[in-house]
Amino acid sequence: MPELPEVETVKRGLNKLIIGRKIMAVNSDNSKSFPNALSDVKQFLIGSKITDVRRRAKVLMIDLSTKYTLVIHLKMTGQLVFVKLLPTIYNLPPTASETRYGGGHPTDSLIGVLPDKSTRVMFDFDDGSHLYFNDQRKFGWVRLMPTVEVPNIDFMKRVGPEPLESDFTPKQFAQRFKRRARTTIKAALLDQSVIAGVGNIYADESLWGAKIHPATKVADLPNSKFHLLYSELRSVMNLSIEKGGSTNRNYVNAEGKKGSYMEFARVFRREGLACPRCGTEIIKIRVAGRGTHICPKEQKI
DNA sequence: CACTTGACCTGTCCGC
DNA sequence: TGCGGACAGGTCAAGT
Repeated sequence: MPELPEVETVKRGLNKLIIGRKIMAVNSDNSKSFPNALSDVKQFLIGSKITDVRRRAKVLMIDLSTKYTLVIHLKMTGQLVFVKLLPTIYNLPPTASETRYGGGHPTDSLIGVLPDKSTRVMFDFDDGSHLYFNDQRKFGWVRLMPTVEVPNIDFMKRVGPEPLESDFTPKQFAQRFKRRARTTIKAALLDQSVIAGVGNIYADESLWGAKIHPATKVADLPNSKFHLLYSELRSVMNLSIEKGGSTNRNYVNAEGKKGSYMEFARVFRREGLACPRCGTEIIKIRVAGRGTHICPKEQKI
C-alpha cells in the first residue's frame, strides 16, 4: 500500500479538492470494502459536507458536518480518486519508468475512466463531481463512525508515534524499539505499534541509508545506529512526500496521478542494479516474510 | 507477553 | 499459448 508518504499525499490532495463539498449519494459494491449497511448510515452521509481530511499512520479520516467520520485504509491497492469531469481517454505508449517498473496505467498520469471494475465505493457530490474508492485486492476498507469514536478503534489505540512530527526525537525513536528487542529491525520497523506509517519501501530505503542489515536483531544495534536510522527514515519519507509518493504498481494520488519517488529509490525494487554508494550489485532477500532489498557489501549483520 | 506464519483478494509475471 | 506457482506496497488472527 500506500505508506505514510502516499497517504499523506492523498490527504493533501483531498484537502484541496473536497473540503466543503456536499455528499448527495453513496453507493458501494456490497463487498466488505464498506461494511456498514448503507441503509443504516445514509442519514449521516447524505446532505453532509466535508469539513476536514486527516491522516494518522496509514489511515485517512474524512470528517463530515454531521460529526461522523469516514475512516479509510487503502491497504495494498486502495485508491481514493476525485473526478470532477470525465477524463479523456488517451492511448499513449508506456513511459520508460512504467516499462522499468512493470507497467502501469496506459496513460502517463490520469487513470482510466471511473468507475471501473475495481471501484468499491462511490460518493457523488452536489456539483456533479465524484470521489471513488478503488481497490483491486479488496483488502482496504471504508467505514463510517462518530468522529469522537475514531480514537477508540483498536488500531488507533495501539499505533506508535508519527515519525515526521517536529517534536519526535531520536531518543524517543530508539526507546520505541525496546519492546521488540528480540526480533529483526525490519520486522520492528514494519510494526505499526512501534512507529507509525513505515511499510516495505521506506523500511528498505532507510535501512540502506543507515547501512543496517534488515535481519539484524534490534538488541544488537547500538544507539548510534538508531540515531542514524531515525534521520534516514525521516529524510526518505520527506523526500517521498515532496515527490508525491512512490508509484510501484497501483498507487495514485487524489487526482489519479502517480508519484515519482521510485525514480529516486536507492535499493527498493533495484535488485541487479548498482548500489548508488559503492557500485555493488543490489540483491533481494527475504526478511520478516517480506521481499527485502540490500547492498550486500554495506549492509552486514 | 513476544514473535512468526498464514490468511485475506485479484492480478501479473515467470518458468515449464 | 496455457498452466501452475510465486509474489505484490498491509494488517490481523491464530499459532508456537
